[in-house]
Formats: sequence, C-alpha cells, structure tokens
Amino acid sequence: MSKAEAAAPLFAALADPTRLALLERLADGAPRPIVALAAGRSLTRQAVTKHLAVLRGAGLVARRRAGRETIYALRPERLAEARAWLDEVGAQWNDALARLKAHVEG
Amino acid sequence: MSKAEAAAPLFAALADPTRLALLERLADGAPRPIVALAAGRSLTRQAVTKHLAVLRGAGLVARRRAGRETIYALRPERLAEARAWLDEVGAQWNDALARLKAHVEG
DNA sequence: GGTAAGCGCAACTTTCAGGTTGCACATATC
DNA sequence: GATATGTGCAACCTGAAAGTTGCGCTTACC
Repeated sequence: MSKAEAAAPLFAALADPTRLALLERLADGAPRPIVALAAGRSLTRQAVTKHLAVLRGAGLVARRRAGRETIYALRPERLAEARAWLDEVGAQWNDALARLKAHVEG
Repeated sequence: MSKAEAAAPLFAALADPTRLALLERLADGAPRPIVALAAGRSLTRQAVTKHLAVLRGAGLVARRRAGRETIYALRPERLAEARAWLDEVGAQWNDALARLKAHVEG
C-alpha cells in the first residue's frame, strides 16, 4: 500500500498533457531554456514555468542556470519508477491468472 | 504530441494513492464488491464509489452487477498503454544518448 | 411481511490545480 | 548607458477533484 503512496505523486506529475508534451520534447536529449519549451504552445511562459516546476518537484527534470536563461533537462530515472509500479501490478495480475488456470486445469 | 493527450487522462486516473491501492487489491485476480474494496480504508463507501467511477472512466476496471452488489474487476490492458508511453519516452531518450555517444567517439 | 445489506443519486463544502496578469530583476546587446 | 530578452515572484480567478451527508431503491434474509 505504501507503494501506492509513493507512486501517486509521480503519476500526478504525468497527469497533464502539457507536461507530457514537455517531457516528450526533452526526450530528444537536448536541454532547453523555458522560452524554447514554451514556443509553439498556446500557453503563457508563466504557465509553462509552473508545469516545469511540477515536473521538477517530481524529480522528472533538472534545472540549470546559464546566464539569463534557465535550462531544463530530462531525468529519466524517475520515469523508470513509474514503470516499475505498473510492472508490479501487471505481474501480480499475470501470476493470479496463471494460478487460476493451473487450478482449473487441475 | 497527441500521444500526450491520450496518455494524460490515464495517468490522471493513476494520480491518487487511494485509486492505486484499489488497483493493487484488484490485481490479485479476485473481483470484489464495493463494500469489500472500501473495507479497512478510512473513507466513506461513497468516496470509494467515486474513485471506482474514475478508474472505470479511464477503462482501468470493469463493473458487473450481481444481485444487490456491484462487482469490480481489474482491466490490465489499459495499464499496458500507460507503460507504452513511458517506454517510448525512455527509448527516445536512450536513442538520443546513443547518438550523442557515437558523435563524441567520432 | 419486516429488516438489514449494498448501492446509486444529488447537493453541498473545501481544497487545489491550471491559468493569467502585472511587476521587478538580472543579463545580454548595441 | 539604453534597450531588449529571459526569468522569478505574487496576487488573483475559475473550475474541478475529493470528500461528506442525506435519502431512496433494490435485493437478500428470517
């Protein structure tokens, strides 16, 4: 159960299409300043800044100051943690199915 | 980008510790009525009902009526979709790293 | 038939996420 | 030095999520 409490904030950070799009952009390996990440999006720079703050709070991105701009980069380790939860639940389910099948087949 | 819009509601359904706990319980393969799912939790039955409605809206659980009780069961297919998004972003990141390494090593 | 169990629906409150606007501040640029 | 660029911070608005309570309906049980 405490696994649920640990994973929920992570999923919460992933629960917004804008944030997912930001992560997808950053997944190409190139760190970018906020302006570049906000470009093309129908949102204020401030809104994007807030989303990046949420992602950073979840440990999904890293921040670095370079002159007058703030560069954001992906931190894929945390993505793996979200995957781990999904894998566990899926595995438990598959085990349950296997046991059921074995029982039925006698 | 539209992948983000498709995956976000799914992650949103996973963004609550109570809902994750419900899914963990259901992952043992045994469908349960609402009362059984609400048992032990410090929540009203109504609250649990609402959470189950959210999970059902995201396609993560299935509902079935049996007499006076409503039985909920896990639907792991949708979990796989969430995993798929995480895999894609992770893969894109790894590719980017590989290209970078190849470029550096010349 | 009467009673208890299991749910669903609706109204209501409270909290918070997402978004905007306005302003101040530091850093490039000319 | 003057100006434009890139951010950060704070106040504010709005809508929705999470939770509760109350009531009514159906199904099981004796």
